[in-house]
Amino acid sequence: MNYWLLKSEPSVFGIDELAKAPRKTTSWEGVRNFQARNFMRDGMAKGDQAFFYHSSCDVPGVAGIVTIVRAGYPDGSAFDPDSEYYDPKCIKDNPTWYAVDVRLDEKLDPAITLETLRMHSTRELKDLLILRRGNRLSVTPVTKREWDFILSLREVPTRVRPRPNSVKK
DNA sequence: GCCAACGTTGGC
DNA sequence: GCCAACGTTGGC
Repeated sequence: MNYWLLKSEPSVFGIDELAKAPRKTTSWEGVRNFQARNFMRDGMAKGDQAFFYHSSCDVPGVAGIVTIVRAGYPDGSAFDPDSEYYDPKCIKDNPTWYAVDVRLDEKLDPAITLETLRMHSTRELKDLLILRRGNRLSVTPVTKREWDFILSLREVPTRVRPRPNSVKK
């Protein structure tokens, strides 16, 4: 069982769209970077879990948790001339690009923000790839240690406490 | 194989 | 909108 982080721009596809998708499942397609492709094709297995990360938005951060429900398979959008992800160089019997299917397990509300992650960038999360300067990879591995630590940063819903001056005499 | 030019990403 | 960082492309 491995852990990953998947980046998406919410203006293109965000956590709320995944939540509304049939069976809360979508095809994670359109990845056009070889290193990311290799992770999807060779690294991801059914049952792996991933953080759904929102990038290029008001509050970048981990917005949810997903499970890989289908391991890497050829990305059909690469062969579709009508798709914005169409890659004319792609040859059908030797696919260049791969997709996986992901299912939403849980939306994190509030999200674990990039700002929060950065607070730990010199210690627990010093090797987290997303925090590395200039990192643009949209699919990155996360260690179990990092995974567990990031989940521990979740905000516990705050209870409404009775204020002292509202205590009955 | 080198590397300059170019396009894209993503935080700010 | 800016800009640093990076990947890709193509000429040589």
